[in-house]
Amino acid sequence: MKNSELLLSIIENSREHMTADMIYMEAKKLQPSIAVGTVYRNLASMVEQNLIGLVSTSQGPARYDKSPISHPHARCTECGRVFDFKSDEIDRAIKQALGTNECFYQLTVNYLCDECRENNK
Amino acid sequence: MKNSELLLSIIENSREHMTADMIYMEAKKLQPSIAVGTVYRNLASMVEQNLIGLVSTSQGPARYDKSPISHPHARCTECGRVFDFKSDEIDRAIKQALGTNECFYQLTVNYLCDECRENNK
DNA sequence: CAGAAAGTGAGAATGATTCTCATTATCACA
DNA sequence: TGTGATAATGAGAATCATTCTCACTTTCTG
Repeated sequence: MKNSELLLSIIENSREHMTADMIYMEAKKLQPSIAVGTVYRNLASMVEQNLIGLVSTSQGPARYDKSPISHPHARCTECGRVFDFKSDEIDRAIKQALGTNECFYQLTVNYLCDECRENNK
Repeated sequence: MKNSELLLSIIENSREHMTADMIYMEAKKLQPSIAVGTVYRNLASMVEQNLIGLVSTSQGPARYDKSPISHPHARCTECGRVFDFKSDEIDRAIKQALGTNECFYQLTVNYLCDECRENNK
């Protein structure tokens, strides 16, 4: 299996939005000789080719998304994890404001995830 | 003048969304002994206190905004500059989706600014 | 098969940001 | 006004994520 396929399959099978490092660690399990540089190189190219999405927030490293289509995300201010945040209204408003369906945007709202809210009690 | 005041005034008088480094360079003109660490420290504290806004994009360093209120931004894919992007619909949609007026979000759309579009011809 | 082109691993280099720590300024109040 | 407590600072080292370099494979193409 080629590195690019391995990396893509890791992202496509991921349930969370993984950082480059998380993807690297995962890839190493199946391909122990893989280098970080290769991970970043392939991730960049996959983002470029629109095979995956890039989610960057104001805190911490970038995250990679199995969906290449821009959509809102929510980031937990406590644990830093990033989740999908479904909102057709927002999506519609952005596309309308930009006057196109083919737009790239990064929308991340800050919140406290259920798990962290529980733990804080 | 205290460093914190100097930095705040630089941001409040800025027309563009400055990076920490731009702010540092500017501050040095009036306070040549100021250190980068001091700039970052004060910026972080001002963001914390909601005196200014933080705008981070998927490319390049963070930018600081004189307005602490979350609002959409547009980033030129060519020159990297960040501009305000006014859209009441988007703002309304986000607040509605989150069910609160007090929300922190980062929305950056990618586009090509007028100047760069001209230069590309 | 040969030679060109693309992909890779290793690790150095970079850029942005944070941290450490000794020093300095500011403050509260005796 | 002096004194100790607290906060802020400058300098530069340290960190973290990411990119770059380059010698070396691997893969394509004819």
